[in-house]
Amino acid sequence: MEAATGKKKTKKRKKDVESRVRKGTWKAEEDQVLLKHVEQYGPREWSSIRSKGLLQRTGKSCRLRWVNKLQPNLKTGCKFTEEEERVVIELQARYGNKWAKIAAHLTGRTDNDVKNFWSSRQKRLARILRTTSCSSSPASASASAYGNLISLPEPPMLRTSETPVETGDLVTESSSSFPPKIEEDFIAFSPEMLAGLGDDPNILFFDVFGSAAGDPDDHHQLGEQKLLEKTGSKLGGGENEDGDFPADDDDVFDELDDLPSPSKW
DNA sequence: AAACGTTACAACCGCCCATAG
DNA sequence: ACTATGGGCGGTTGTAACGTT
Repeated sequence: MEAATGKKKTKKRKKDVESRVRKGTWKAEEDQVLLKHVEQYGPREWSSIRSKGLLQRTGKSCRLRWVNKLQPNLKTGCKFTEEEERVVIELQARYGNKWAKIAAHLTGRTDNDVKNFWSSRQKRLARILRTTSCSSSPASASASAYGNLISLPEPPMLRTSETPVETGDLVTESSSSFPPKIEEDFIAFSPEMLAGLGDDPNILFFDVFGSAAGDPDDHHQLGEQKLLEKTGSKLGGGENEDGDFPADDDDVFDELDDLPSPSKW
């Protein structure tokens, strides 16, 4: 299988070399050519850029470069704001991973931006939850209720337990239960778990982990504390598979303060 | 200062769909 | 009806920059 894939790739590379397709980072000169083309013909006929010999890039590559970097009014180098994060969370719950659709609701953001943002966010969440769940007992009492969570293959994928629906309706009320439903290959977190446990289904990273601006140490300390407070208190009250659960929240989370700190927030 | 880990972002890949011939 | 082609989209990978140890 691996060999076949390798062969395929080699073949493709050879073909690319033969047809002189350029890949990798775009040069300023290439950008200029692309901009000029768009100026003349508009953002279309991407493949003609190559057929005319203007660039040795595929039409797809040209389009992507334009959409993600060169088109006007892009918020490049700008972190997602609280409001933008709120919108992404809301729309992701509504549409699922329809990044282009979600991006359409955000001015100056591309589908790639949204996708990357979401992905980073998920990774951060996964890390936090791994860190907290992998700690030693008695804190592991909480992890025991999440046996599936800590044994998941890396990297675990996180999703809210609501199945994304394509209806125009907003998810206004969560029907998820506790403990969170663990599905085959991803961890399912109800919005309440990640959020304020019922208070606000659209909880933000900013809410839980602090704003992107300011001291990263504070984000971490505050973030971890907040997450533990929010998910932890509920965890303590939850029941594991054996119907066996810690009696006292405080006992369960006594040692959480000793947890190693993620290096960055 | 160096090694290592993490994050954000750019770009590519593969699949799918629409459309023209 | 079929095929080729272009374009859109989501998933994945590579890497530069930055932070931590």
